[in-house]
Amino acid sequence: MTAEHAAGTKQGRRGLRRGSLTPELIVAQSLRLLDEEGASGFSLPRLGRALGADPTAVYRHFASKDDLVLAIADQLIEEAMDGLVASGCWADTLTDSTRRLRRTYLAHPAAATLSSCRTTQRPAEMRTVDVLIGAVLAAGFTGAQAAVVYRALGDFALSWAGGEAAFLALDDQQQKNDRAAWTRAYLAVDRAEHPSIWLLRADLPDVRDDDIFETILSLVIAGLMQRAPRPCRCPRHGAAANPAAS
Amino acid sequence: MTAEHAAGTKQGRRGLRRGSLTPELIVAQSLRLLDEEGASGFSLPRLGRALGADPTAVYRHFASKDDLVLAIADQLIEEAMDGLVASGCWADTLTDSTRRLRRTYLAHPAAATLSSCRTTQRPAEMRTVDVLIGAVLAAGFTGAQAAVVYRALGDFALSWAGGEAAFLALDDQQQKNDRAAWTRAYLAVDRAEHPSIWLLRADLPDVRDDDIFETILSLVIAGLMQRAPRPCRCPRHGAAANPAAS
DNA sequence: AAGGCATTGTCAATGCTTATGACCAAGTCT
DNA sequence: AGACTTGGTCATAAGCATTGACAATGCCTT
Repeated sequence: MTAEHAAGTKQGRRGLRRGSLTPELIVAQSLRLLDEEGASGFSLPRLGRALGADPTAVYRHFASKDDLVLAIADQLIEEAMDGLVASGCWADTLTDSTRRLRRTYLAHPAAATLSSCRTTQRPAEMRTVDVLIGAVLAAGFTGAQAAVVYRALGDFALSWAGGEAAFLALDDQQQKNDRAAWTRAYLAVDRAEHPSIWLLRADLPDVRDDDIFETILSLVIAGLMQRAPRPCRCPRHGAAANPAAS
Repeated sequence: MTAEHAAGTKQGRRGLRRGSLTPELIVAQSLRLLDEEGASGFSLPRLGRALGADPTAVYRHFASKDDLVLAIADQLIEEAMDGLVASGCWADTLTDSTRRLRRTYLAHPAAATLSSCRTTQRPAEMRTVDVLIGAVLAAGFTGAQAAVVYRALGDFALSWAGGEAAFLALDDQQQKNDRAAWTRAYLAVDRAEHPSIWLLRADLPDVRDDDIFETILSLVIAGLMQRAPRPCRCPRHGAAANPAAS
């Protein structure tokens, strides 16, 4: 009834059975560990122990910690972009995929921080890239200009989501400190020295992360809409000039 | 310049003289170490040795490694925004400060990676925030909306520059791999499976980082210009509708 | 000028990390 | 059946962040 009977039958003498550990299991447990303990609690010994195995067991399946991180990165993209398809409106496609990436990254901040600047070059990533480029082409960009615009949009999504995730992956203490800055430090600012901050001192603490994201996203899409050779004609964007923020 | 002769004269017996280490010196040497060895080569023991001191000497001036990181972050902002003043055109002010931050972060990628998501709440940061908010107010935004727009622009600059820096801070090997993806993997893509990538396969490898940045920056500014209650009237932006890319 | 004392550099040690090589049991292939 | 491979464990190395004890140094008071 103790530890070993769960794994199997009699071989209680030494740890795990033979086929107990698989790459998929290890990646899944890594995500769980990262979500619960944060990046600082994610070490290979702890991961091994969390799997009920030896602290060094993971090295049998991944050559190094970095190797494991790449597998985790791929898993995140898979999770974010599962079922993504191009919409009829290219602006919706771009908006949707950016929101998807952000949602997944915010759900796994520590894991996202480890992987946001890595390129995995695996199926999930390729599929996403193809959809994004498709949207850029649908907007009427071509050739070298289309390539630059795609990179700009893709890197924007990655760096923004990565940045937000990096903040959420900080210690609770550091996070509290930083958030408090918007109230404590800026609220008490000197009017003569920082007049502009002073004007907004009451508004700054109430800004919500979701609103910040939707604002920058809409700015990017609006800029794109304006420069696109073939603007979107769908109901929502067709005539719209200025629905302002939110 | 490291060891004992710089410090002075005879006391060779035991390490350094009394006033040898100052926070400024330590931060400067940290930057040098980060630039030359990368983030993985930046440890407090190494830093102490690089200063010609005991591996634990730094703890006399900074409570923890995190404390030191915050000081480094502040130094970077200082360096980036030194001499920044609001221009007559708010769009120029926003463009200029974003470019400044990026330039400094790219010059110190490893240091930037450590500090891009931290808030230091120190003079240099406050001054920058005040200038940025000033530009947003000049654009005609007010109250809560101005606060959101400022946060969107500020976080955009930080996360973008941080993202580019994070990539440059990777091992040379990992960096080569990732860059090669744009040629090797995408050039050989299957036409039927990823038709959009296939169309741009020849253009993707030639995209330059500077162009990507200027593209996303101009998209953001263009979107802002369109939504701003008080668009910029300066010569460059006044009538301009669509100067296209670059 | 002599004494007190906080500062700051050094030393020794703890408990954590990534990672390697030796060992050994359990399946697998011939 | 016997040899080989695979995968889990053990022992161990080297490096890191951090702490506490110790000692020299230079300032500040008297």
